Amino acid sequence: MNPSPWQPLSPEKPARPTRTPLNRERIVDAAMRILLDQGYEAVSMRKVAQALDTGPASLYAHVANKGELDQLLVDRAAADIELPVADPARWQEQLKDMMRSTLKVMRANPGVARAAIGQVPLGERAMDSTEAMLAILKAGRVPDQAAAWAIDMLHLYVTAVAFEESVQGASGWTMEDVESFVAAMRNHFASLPADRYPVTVALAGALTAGALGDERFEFGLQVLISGLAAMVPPEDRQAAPATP
Amino acid sequence: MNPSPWQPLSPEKPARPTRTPLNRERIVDAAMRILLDQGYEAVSMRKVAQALDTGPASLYAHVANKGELDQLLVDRAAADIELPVADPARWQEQLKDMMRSTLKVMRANPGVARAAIGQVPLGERAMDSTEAMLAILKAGRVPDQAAAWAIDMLHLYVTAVAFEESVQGASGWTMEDVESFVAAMRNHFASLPADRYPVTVALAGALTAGALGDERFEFGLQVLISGLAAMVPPEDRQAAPATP
DNA sequence: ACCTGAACACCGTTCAAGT
DNA sequence: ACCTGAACACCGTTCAAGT
Repeated sequence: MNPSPWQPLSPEKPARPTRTPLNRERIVDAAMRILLDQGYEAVSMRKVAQALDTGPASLYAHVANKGELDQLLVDRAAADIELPVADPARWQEQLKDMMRSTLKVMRANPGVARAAIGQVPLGERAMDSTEAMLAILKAGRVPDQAAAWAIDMLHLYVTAVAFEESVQGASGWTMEDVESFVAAMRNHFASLPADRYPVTVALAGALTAGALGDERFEFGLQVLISGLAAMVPPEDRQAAPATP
Repeated sequence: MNPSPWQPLSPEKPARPTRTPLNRERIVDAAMRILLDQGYEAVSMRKVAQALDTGPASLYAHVANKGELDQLLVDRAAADIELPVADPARWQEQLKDMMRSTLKVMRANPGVARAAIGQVPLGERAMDSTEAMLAILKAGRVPDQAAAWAIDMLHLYVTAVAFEESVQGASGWTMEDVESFVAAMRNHFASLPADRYPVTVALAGALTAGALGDERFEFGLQVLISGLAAMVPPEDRQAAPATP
């Protein structure tokens, strides 16, 4: 199989061109670097081209349009989501773990949520994540149609949460900035006319709580997962561990 | 109170200027007309100005920026959401009704979802809707913190569903267009490599079902409401109506 | 106080021409 | 086949100047 050592050398290759040729990967690399450094708004065909030392028209040989570039960015980030092997006994916790992992990835790539919002993720890495979630839902005996629609809801929820966070933390707010933003919002709610908005005024604190940590997200996970668990036919339900 | 008939006429008003003066209302009117006729993408400061027969700079005397105009559009639409009076016995159905009404309004104003996504709705009509939802949740004995966070989830869900729909129905697709879009997507899922995506391939039909009607949305409502109902402390739960 | 024209600093996408 | 320059048809926002 090995070429004989005395085989004549192949004709001299043309000297490597000074500029490495463009391809999808290099384009996505450059776009991702801009996304991480300057946020989603800065990811334009023109800036990506500039980073690659060329003009925007050159990108269109490798990427259909800006929308496709967005999808490629989302899929690149999706590669980092941790995918457990479905375990019927732990399906609820496994789903939560996948959602937590997805949020973590989106937080680590601020701006990706903005590219992902309202698009059905069809890249291969995103599909790996969908496949894993479906397998977990099936392991938990969630009926097929419910499992399929659940995928949509779960994806939508985690993307929307990350999106909301990325709107706030837009240009690198400090923790103090976020706190004073939250405080301003709480004051706004608290100072509404109490005759028209009695409950809103009373709950001003609760409405603005948990904007920073994970409590709010965990609440949403709990609502979604317990709502889904209620769709498992009673005869398929795991017996709750007996309380001693 | 009536002016005496022989009261001298007030000094002659200057002839009504040929151009009615600009104000927020006229700006929002014009923007809403463009939104309904041509979709969200067409709502630009320049096009709104053009419709009012002026230049874009003129708008900035009445509206801080494009973002504020978006919020005003969302709030105008929110005025049409039906607000029930909270009834503890029917809280779950009332919440669903409000969500259905919100979706209906967003469907009637295609593009509003796009303006609303990822923004906390703070206009007065949107706040009326928040207040009503909070009142219903409290009537249902959902704990305060859960009720507050629920508002966020519910708003997020209905907005995201409407947004997804508006991305598809973007430029006035016919029902046939949507059907063939869904069919293409189903084929895509069904023809993925079955060794890597076994569950996805098997559920290709379920994953693309209900893109048209309300079943999918109703499923999401059911998940959310039953998840929330599970957060009502047991001692506060309505006794289930006895089955005869 | 309100409105305007003109400019600034951007967009995504197309296309004929080059290699 | 791939790349390029230049153009087309747009954006949001600012600002000095007008009334």
